[in-house]
Amino acid sequence: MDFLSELRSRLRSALTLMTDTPDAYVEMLKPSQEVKFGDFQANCAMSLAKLARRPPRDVAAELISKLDVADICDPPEIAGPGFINFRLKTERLADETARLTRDERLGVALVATPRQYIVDFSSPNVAKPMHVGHLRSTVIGNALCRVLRFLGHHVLSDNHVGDWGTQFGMIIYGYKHFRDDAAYRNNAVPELARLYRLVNQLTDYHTVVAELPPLRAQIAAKEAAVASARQAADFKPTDKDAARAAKRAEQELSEHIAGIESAQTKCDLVESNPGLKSLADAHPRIGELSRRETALLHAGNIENKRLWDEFVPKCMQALESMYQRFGIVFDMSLGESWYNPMLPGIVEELKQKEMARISDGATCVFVEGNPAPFIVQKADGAFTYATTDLATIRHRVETLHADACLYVVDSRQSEHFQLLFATAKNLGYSQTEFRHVSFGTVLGEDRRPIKTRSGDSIGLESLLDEAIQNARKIVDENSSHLSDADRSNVSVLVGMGAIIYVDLHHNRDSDYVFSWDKMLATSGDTATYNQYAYARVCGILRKGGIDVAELRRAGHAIQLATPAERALALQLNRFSNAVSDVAIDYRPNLLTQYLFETANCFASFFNDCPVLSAEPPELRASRLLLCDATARILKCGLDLLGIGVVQQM
RNA sequence: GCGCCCGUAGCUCAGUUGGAUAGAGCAACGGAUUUCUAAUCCGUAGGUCGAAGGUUCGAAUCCUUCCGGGCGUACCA
Repeated sequence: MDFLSELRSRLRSALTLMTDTPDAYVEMLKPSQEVKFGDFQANCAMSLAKLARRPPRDVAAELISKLDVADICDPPEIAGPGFINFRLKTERLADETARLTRDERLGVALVATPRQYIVDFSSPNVAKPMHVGHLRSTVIGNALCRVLRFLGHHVLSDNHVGDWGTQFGMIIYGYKHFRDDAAYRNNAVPELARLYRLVNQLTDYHTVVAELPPLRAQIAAKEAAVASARQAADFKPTDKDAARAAKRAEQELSEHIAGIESAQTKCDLVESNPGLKSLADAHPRIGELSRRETALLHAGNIENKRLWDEFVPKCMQALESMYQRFGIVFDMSLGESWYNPMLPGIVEELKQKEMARISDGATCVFVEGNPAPFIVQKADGAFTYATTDLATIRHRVETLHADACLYVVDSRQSEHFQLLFATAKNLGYSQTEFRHVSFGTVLGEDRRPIKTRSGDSIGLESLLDEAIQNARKIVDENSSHLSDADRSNVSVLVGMGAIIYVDLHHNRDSDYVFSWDKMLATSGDTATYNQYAYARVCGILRKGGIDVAELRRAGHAIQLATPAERALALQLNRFSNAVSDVAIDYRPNLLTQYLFETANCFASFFNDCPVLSAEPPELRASRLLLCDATARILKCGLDLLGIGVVQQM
């Protein structure tokens, strides 16, 4: 039994006798924050009292008198201004725990009405190596898919690969002019990535060279603006607007200077390298020409389409090997290119329905309450990701029959999704839940988006390798009892687990500061801590030579005489709440938090309660069952997050 | 200018539709096991929840203003 749901349902029965709107009050029953307040607390008496203009403790007393929970709890207590505290009867908790230890699903019920979810995540661009920025989407999306599936929903994971955008023209241009045939034959993807970076750099160079003189010319004007604004502010120190204007002017100036510096850096990088400089000089129109390659590709140019057909499978294969390391298998990888044939129809329909109009040459949808345009066709006729995303929605709703579409994408794109969803609704897709599951940026220790010393983003591949390598050092220090092969295996799971867990344990909305120390930490709130707890349970079962199938079948009772045992049992019974909480607002960190608390309860139990040497045999059996259930919940919960476990470490 | 987000312990972060004395981890300090994995456990210390008002039985949470920071803002995705 799920105690929380059961208590809430009992509370609802009592509340219907006192109010017409019990639902809001039912939600106010939740797990207690502190042990001394019991196991659960209801905070609704105060709110009810306000409406009824009665003393809250009286209302609490009346509520208790109407509440039938005697079979589950000790008599509820009124505390403070009118809290109602519930403490489960220990025998009842023990009975339910015994049931849990035999339950294949560990108390997690299947949802009554499964929905069809489409989860769009990871979505890298092909031929650009994956970097830390792709980590969050990949890891969060995977965890959500697993949790939703476990709850009984139908889930289709979709990798909406960027295989059709502007970067492809750059690659084609690079391939045509700069390719190293030997390198390409030897390993195509790194060579394509090199070509992309090269073309990008040369394009930037020409842009920047053109921009620098006017930017420089503006400095004097900006400085003058600062001086006069500052003077005005100093002249009238009480005028806040003047002070603000001065500050804004200063800010503008410093941003301007920073812009020039960064442009200068890009410039210097090319000019200090004679090889690059001569390439740049030889390709003055590289930006324009690589855009043309993109346009040719989209227009069906045979040569470019042939190159595309050649490049994409190679790139997809490289991505695939990355996903294998995470244990991720996508149900679909329908890239942007897949929707290409649908794009003209989308724009046509928007025009017919008079939702789109031409503005500055571009075809735009304007959404009420938002001045920003949603550009579905550029002035040059090219479509944008807005168009592609609309086509994607059409496919997901009409063909895949989605009830809910989740987009696990960087929070910086929130405005895009706001416009996209509003447009989709106006197109008639109003029965589907569209949700931008946004997440914050991974920052470096300087609090800027993470970079290596050379200024590049850290590659995902090297991040994983380094984590595993570091895990190996720690494993070697701690686990001399393991064979070399086992140590390798443990290192992979510990290293990968560390990275995945660090990411998931943050609230997804927050930016977080990446640090190697945290990634590699093996104590405290980490994947390793959870994996270690799991391995310790396995150690007990192994040393005792326990046949767990037999143990579960035997029908032993659970005994909860000590605080550590009771706390652990209560925690195990909350697993189903933790899993379903993740699905409410798509927040995996609620599960990492639960698992850490569970592992922590187990560690205390492990310290206080001997298992194998426990007497009498009934107590030993009870503790063994608690161990077994703990292990299964840790394994299951970590698996839902995409993190593996080992029996020995 | 407009829009969105953020400001919680020395550091990194939780804090579920407003609830009891604001919680973890790391770092610091002090304890625990001749026992099933010490990658552990228990404890101490550390806070004006950016500031000021307001709403009410009750505010880190809701409202207003201000300060500080990030991001987005027309043809990149």
